[in-house]
Amino acid sequence: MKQIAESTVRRLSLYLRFLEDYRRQGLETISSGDLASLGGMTSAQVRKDLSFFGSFGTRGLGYSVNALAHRIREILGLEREWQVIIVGAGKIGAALAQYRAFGERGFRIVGIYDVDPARIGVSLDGTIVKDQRELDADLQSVKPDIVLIAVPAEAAQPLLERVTKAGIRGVLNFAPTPLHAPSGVTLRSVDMALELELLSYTLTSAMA
Amino acid sequence: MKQIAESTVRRLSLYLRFLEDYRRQGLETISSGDLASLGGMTSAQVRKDLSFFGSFGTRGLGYSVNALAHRIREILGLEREWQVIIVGAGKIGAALAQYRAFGERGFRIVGIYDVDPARIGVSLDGTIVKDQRELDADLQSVKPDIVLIAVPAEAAQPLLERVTKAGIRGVLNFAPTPLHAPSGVTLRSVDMALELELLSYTLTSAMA
DNA sequence: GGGTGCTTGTGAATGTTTTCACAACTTATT
DNA sequence: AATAAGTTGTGAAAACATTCACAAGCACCC
Ligand SMILES: NC(=O)c1ccc[n+]([C@@H]2O[C@H](COP(=O)([O-])OP(=O)(O)OC[C@H]3O[C@@H](n4cnc5c(N)ncnc54)[C@H](O)[C@@H]3O)[C@@H](O)[C@H]2O)c1
Ligand SMILES: NC(=O)c1ccc[n+]([C@@H]2O[C@H](COP(=O)([O-])OP(=O)(O)OC[C@H]3O[C@@H](n4cnc5c(N)ncnc54)[C@H](O)[C@@H]3O)[C@@H](O)[C@H]2O)c1
Repeated sequence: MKQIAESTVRRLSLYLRFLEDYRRQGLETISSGDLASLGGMTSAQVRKDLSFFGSFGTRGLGYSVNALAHRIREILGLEREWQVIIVGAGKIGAALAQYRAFGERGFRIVGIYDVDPARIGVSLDGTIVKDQRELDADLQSVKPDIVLIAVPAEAAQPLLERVTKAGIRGVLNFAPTPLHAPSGVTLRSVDMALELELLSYTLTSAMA
Repeated sequence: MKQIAESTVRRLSLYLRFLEDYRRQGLETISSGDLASLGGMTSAQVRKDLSFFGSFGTRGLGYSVNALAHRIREILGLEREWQVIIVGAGKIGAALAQYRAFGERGFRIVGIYDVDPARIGVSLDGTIVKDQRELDADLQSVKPDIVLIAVPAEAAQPLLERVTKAGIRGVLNFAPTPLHAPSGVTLRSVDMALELELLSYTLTSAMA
């Protein structure tokens, strides 16, 4: 299939949330216009996004909330459970370990690791922080799908290499440094300092 | 001036980091090719990005590390200090309050607020969590530039309205819900659950 | 069963971003 | 002073993403 734009997939995730809201309210159908106004985009955008994957709607009526939600979950790979480990049990690692939204979406935290003896053994929402020396063995036995990198910037690239060598194919990085992943590995980064800089840019040029 | 693409500004932030690394290493010039290989983009991309703002390089030689860094800081609005407050002193709010990278870039955390009596009074890296009832008065007196929203999703939109009414023009939201800001307000969102879903999508389609 | 009103799905048009490719210029060398 | 080697800055081309606009299809009503 033709390559789908990241922006499209990002919107798909949003549509799914809106669909779940609609379901919670007991509504059975939704139109592209409804989805659009919830997300601040146009209805043509919504229909075009969905059209890349097939035609799920009924002309004159809209989309079945349940059917569309199910189809989007399928597209995003959310029908299964993903096993996730976190490396770095510091401030952000601990927050992530206790973040409920992950579990609700099928991302199950199955381990968290640190080097600092003071952090090892601590319980975060039921998960005990393990020594990072156990990481390699656990990568072999548990075979997690995704690693969250929550270590200091200078430790991030070596860690990335370590986990990809062990067969990890999905990584979400929180260290504020661009990482280089081998091909076949999907790497995404969340960089909060950079987001603030973007805000700074917009505020600055809006003034001028 | 013509509207600059967000992707360009995002890369500018990265270039600035690379320049600071170069400076730390004592290097005085850098070429578009050097910047490109550090960031995993092409040298044409680097030059095009910079060309939107002027011509800063020397043909045959490259860019002066100091001069370019200074110019990018100017463009991004990082020559000044930004006053930042955090609302929500929970797990993510606390992590953000203690995040060093913000201060290093001139984003000064000048207040953090919560509703929960158990959180109020707690010290986070020297900043005491205040009662959110003090928020409106502080918005008037302190006049912060940027608000970080770190409250539960259902409290986010009301909070956004509250702070924008008080004159806040820049907001970085961590709640996993699309917010609607009045015009003139710059709103950005960091949505970690959504990032994981994007990873899920890529891993899923890579398999198929 | 035909008419009415509404909404989808999608080519075509438009707008945006990236890549290409090379003239123009700088420095170093002979 | 002329040549060589290297790098920028930038129009033009290509690739990509969004918006437009409307025929096609369905539900509902009379
Ligand atoms: N605090 C935040 O809000 C925040 C936000 C965004 C990004 N980040 C980034 O996340 C990373 C962690 O930040 P933090 O604020 O949690 O810092 P932190 O110092 O609280 O946590 C880092 C943890 O990583 C551990 N660690 C170091 N090297 C390790 C290794 N090789 N293996 C396993 N564990 C290791 C340390 O022992 C420490 O517990 C940094 O890269 C930071 O820039 C932090
Ligand atoms: N934990 C994470 O790693 C994480 C990651 C990304 C996003 N988020 C999002 O950030 C938000 C907070 O998450 P958290 O995990 O820190 O939850 P949390 O429950 O630990 O913290 C939320 C805090 O907000 C406070 N609060 C609630 N309403 C408020 C109001 N009106 N004014 C001021 N304070 C108020 C609560 O008392 C609580 O202390 C949520 O929207 C969550 O989805 C969390």
